[in-house]
Amino acid sequence: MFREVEINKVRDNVSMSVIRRLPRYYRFLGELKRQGLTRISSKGLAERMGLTASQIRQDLNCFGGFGQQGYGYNIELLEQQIAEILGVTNRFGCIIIGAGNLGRAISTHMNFEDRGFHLTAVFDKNESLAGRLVAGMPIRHISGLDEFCRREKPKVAMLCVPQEAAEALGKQLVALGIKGIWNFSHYDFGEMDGVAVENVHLGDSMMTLCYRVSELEK
Amino acid sequence: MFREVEINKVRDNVSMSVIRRLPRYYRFLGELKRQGLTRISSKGLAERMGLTASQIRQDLNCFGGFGQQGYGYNIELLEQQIAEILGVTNRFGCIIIGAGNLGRAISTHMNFEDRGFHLTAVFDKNESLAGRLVAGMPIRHISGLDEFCRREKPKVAMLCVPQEAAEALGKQLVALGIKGIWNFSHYDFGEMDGVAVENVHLGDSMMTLCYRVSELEK
DNA sequence: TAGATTGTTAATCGATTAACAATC
DNA sequence: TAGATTGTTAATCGATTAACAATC
Repeated sequence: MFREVEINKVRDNVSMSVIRRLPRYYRFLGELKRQGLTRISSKGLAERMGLTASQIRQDLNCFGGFGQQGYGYNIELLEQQIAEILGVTNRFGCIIIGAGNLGRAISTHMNFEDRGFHLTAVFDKNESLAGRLVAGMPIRHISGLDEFCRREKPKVAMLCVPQEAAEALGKQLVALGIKGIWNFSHYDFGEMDGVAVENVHLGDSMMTLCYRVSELEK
Repeated sequence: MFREVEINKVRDNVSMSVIRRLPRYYRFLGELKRQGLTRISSKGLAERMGLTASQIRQDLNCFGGFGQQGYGYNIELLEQQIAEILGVTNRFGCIIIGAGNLGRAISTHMNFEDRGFHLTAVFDKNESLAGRLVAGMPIRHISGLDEFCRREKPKVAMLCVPQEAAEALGKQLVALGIKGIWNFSHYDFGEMDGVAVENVHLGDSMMTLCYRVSELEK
């Protein structure tokens, strides 16, 4: 019990840089497992991932000592531990707002269940889409958002709407008790207490690529 | 002419952290312009963006002195300068590989022309999709990739394919002279000389959100 | 001119890497 | 036991912030 407290105390100060590397570790461990391997050293993992062994050991030790001196890490065990840390078995209820191309792509293309979520509804403001099936569920009109959230209490909303709609929707969703926003709109939410916002700014990523390609041309 | 050389020398060591902030500056400047403003101080911009004024001045000075003491920055001018730095007027020829949900969403949803690119073809390995229209152009079968690239010499490829297909396609594309890859697959490309890879790992982003929401629940 | 605000240097902070004793 | 490799502390490196002289 004391150990539990200790681990959580440590976890409080885990930096975003570390957290953002966790899913990548998880992916590589899954790959190693599929290759039939059972153990890996920080050195071996570092080589495959293009990191330093030091960094891997530092990162993992933010959450606990998962390795064994002289042996390394058990791949399956470490994978499970990272799954546990990430919380991928949570099945957080989530809704998608915006059933345009992007919203539909996300709804059907992403594997929600494997990544901690469970999609419960898709909303759009376009009346004429209402009822059409996406990811096996009928698109709902946005006017039903309040009622749905109060009843089903989804934890997370995925925002696939234009910039203009994002700010107001964000406010509405937070007021409805949403704890996480996966934001695909071009709008930047400021810091919000008690709400995690994860931005996917595809336009920014595209322009970064443009810059980097331009630089290569020089 | 000497100044030209100086600026480029400086630019060589611009860190990724700075580069990744440029599109965001660009976005905020566009917004300010739309609001009818003409000038902004680093302090004013910092407040709106949730950064420090210091950081903004440091960032911009990697590329040149765009401001004026006592005045601040001219919004329109600075926007133009960042557009120039990012190279958004390049219209780099680009192709999309993979016309599934995600590929189709990217093709139709992204504004290529405003962000330095010009979409010239969409490929898929699925024979039955061939000819179907996406973003106003017929989907081509992947077997025509080599011939197309040799003829049209696209600069960039956007990879919307499953993990299994990514590695081989990447090799093929680089051999065909591609200089940039916008990678939506779950595959991690290692460092490649002379090729810029920009990853959009949606699964990783989703799991990071899962972690952060889990933490809030505690 | 006086006030504002930059460009830039110096100080601080945080993240990464190196080193090594502990130990399997 | 000897070799391997961790967990962890210390050193280094890079990025952010603070400070301020220059100057519009």
